[in-house]
Amino acid sequence: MSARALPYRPHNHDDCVSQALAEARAICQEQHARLTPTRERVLELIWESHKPLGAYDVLAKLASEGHSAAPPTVYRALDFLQQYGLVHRIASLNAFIGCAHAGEHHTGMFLICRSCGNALELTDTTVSKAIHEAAGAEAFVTEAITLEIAGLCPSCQGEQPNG
Amino acid sequence: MSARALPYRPHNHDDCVSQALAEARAICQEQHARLTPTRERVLELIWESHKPLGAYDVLAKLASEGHSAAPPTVYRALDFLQQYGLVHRIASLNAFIGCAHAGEHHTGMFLICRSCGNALELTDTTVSKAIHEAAGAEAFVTEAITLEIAGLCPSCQGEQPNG
DNA sequence: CTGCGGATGTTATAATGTTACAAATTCTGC
DNA sequence: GCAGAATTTGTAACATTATAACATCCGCAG
Repeated sequence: MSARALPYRPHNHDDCVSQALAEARAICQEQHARLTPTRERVLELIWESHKPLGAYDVLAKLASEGHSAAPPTVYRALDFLQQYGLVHRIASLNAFIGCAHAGEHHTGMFLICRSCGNALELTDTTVSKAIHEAAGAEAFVTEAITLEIAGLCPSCQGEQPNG
Repeated sequence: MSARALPYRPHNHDDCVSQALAEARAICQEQHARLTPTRERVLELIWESHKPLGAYDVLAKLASEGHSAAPPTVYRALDFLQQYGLVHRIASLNAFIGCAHAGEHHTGMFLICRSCGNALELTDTTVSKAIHEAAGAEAFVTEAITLEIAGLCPSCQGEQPNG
């Protein structure tokens, strides 16, 4: 890999957002799921950056734009978006991030920079195959994989190696 | 693998506990860390089974045996135990489990049964190597890996495949 | 004995997530 | 279009998980 992945370099992030929204609309239409205004707005807020966003951060943003919302509003929207593979929950951060591979059947693997907070979603068949095999060797039936790597992204290395 | 792993079959669990405690004492002595009565008791409670235990479950058990404890007591003990590699936190469950490979430098990979709740800790070099390589390909410096597999353990397959 | 540092106790509070039920909206069959 | 069903949203209260801040205790070196 010669160029750094998107989150780690300057880019026109509006393109990320509009593409994600377009895909979301297509997926929901195809699946006969209703991407209501609230759900779409939550997805858009999640996509505001490549940093995972907490549910209460989403809530605050909604509130700040006049949308009288309570926690269930946000959690319901997030549940919906997760169900259709449009966002992922990052368990180690209690936060949510837009899915970079919506529609594709995949196992997300996240590289999360502890310095800048950006997260990159990868799909790596070698990794997922190794995981399935290790689980299979114990006769374990895999249903869901949580794989989150914390560390330093290329942009943050050498800057503040600690804290 | 012909025999099922320990958590998935009947065994004398007292042996698990006493071995874990013995290892903990050895590790703490070697590292000049103080395995105080509270810390040791928390470790013992965590090891009461192979199911991850919530901090407030530990708290309740402590309280039920007369130990007047508040959340910080438990969280401090858990922080200590994590620091010395004696317990792991399962992010996807907000719970803690005794480390099956204390002392060894390792990356925990957990097979968590959604039916019986038991968790098996594995170390698999193929998996961890694949993960490090995938992260390295993005020039990402790996510091910590969260890898938690949810599914059905051998004992629970065929019994209640759903819910 | 005295002071220092780690460990613990205690109270309060923050952050995250859920339950339960009412109201509004959208869909469906007619 | 309309009645009824189903889905979505609003709202209030609450449950769970985790931390902050500060006082106290305890073991030990000097």
